[in-house]
Amino acid sequence: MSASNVFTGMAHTCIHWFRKGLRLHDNPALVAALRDCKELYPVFILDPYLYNNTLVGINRWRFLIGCLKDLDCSLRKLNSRLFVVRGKPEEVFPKLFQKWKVTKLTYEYDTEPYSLSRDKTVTTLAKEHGVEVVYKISHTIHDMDRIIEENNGKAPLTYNRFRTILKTIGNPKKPIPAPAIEDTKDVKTPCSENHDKNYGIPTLEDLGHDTTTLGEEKFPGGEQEALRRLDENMERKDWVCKFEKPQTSPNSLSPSTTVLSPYLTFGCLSARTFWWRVTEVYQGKKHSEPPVSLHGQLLWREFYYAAGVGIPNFDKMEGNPVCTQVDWDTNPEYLAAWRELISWIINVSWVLCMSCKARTGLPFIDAIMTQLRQEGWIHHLARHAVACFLTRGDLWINWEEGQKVFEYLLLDGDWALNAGNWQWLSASAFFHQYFRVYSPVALGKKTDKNGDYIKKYLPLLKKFPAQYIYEPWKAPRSVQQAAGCIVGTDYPQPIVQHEVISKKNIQRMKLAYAKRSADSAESPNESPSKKQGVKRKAKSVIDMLQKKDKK
DNA sequence: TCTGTCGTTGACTAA
DNA sequence: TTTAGTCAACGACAG
Repeated sequence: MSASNVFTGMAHTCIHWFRKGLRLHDNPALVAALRDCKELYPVFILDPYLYNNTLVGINRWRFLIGCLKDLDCSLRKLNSRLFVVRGKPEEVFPKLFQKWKVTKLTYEYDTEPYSLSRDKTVTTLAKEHGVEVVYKISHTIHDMDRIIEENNGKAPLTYNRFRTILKTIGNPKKPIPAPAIEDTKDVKTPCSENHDKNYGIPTLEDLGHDTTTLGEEKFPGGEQEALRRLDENMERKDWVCKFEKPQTSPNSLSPSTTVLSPYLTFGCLSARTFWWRVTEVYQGKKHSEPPVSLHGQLLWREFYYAAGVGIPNFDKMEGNPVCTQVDWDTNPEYLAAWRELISWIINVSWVLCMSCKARTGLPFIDAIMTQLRQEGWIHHLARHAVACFLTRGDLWINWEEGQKVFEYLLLDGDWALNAGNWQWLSASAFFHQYFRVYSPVALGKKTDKNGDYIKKYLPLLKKFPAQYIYEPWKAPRSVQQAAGCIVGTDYPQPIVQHEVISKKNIQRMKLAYAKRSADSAESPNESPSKKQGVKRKAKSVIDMLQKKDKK
């Protein structure tokens, strides 16, 4: 290791590879990079596998660019710069290793399947080039591999089980401070005059985006903004102590939660820093507890990360052992209506279409999808509403389709959380009470009787009286005329009758579950302890249903 | 092996 | 306005 360098007076030429973890605070891999370092190259790679216009929507691009600009700004204060490189990491690194005579590579550990295989390839390449590799865990609060090990090699499938495992692991580590200028006084970052041309941060236009229709930037990316938002939220001590997620509103006009999630996703904010700041606020005070508290929210993130590590094909239905196999419909029209609504363009003027793209004919759902598209963030319960609606509740479309849309549009689109929550909401895994269905009408009314949220995001409905705002098709013709919006012409009829279709879908879920039990009886669990014992006659689906009916 | 309890956030109705 | 019961009945976990 670096011992030889110490004795010979040699110091490292090091690349710190930023991927997530776009911050200086609580960044142990960056600190490791600065140890025995004479030259530091902070690098971000625009990997086309992760960052392309099919996967990443314009708002998420804008957020990323904000993060990179902020990072470059912070690095300048340490007399360094960020190097943005385009290309596949396995092609980029060998060139950089040679060009800069690199001896050490540091990065933050990333547990996503693509990241693991990418990092394995890059590590092999590094070794071939005589480059030492150092990585540190700091994207999650805990070590996911350790959690799975403590749970006998499997991901915990319930939150309680997950918390039990955490008790054996103990408190999270304390975050470490950002490197200061003293830490980099012997470190140089060689920059040419052409730095911005060769390694600059791209603009949205560079990436081929039309920015003329871009909305206000409500949540600018970057570590400084993340820390500012954290401070701002932690100042509300009473609110922090009383925070209970289910009590927050999905349809308030300004967010009822912290909106720190995008900053956690990109690693502008360290989850450990967040955790310990909340702990400080709790000190000596009565406070809410997981799963509903702010700590609880951070633990949900860890829960899904562990699931993403321990469960194969976690982002798919097929080949995913915890996911109930459901005979979802293929219905491009329904999907388009939920997502953005191509089929309604014919009937509606372009101006109206531009201002309100989603068109299921259910204002609460359409308003949420409009907010998602415009702002890149929606409240967790709003996600529940539209996710349940797309899948088991109403449209009976595979959750993987929703997963793709969320990944594209959400600033906090996070692989493990996205996959896990879609399975939860579709009652495919983790949550199994499929007969509990959200009403696209009733849910929103609980916290917004007047429908102000709907009026904000679907202005063409703004003149409807509160009585009909959630169900405009029920309004008498005269009311529709007075509101200047005729249902079926200006705004669509609901694409489904929720009361009818949701009951039908519950029965379809019941069948999927029965088939699941029958299948697991046919091919019992893989675990050796369960393989032993008397073989039982496999039950058919029909047997299962008959048994259930008799009850 | 079986059984009881529990599960971040349902909707609806009646009191 | 808030709370409890009903609807129908799931899987994971712990004992």
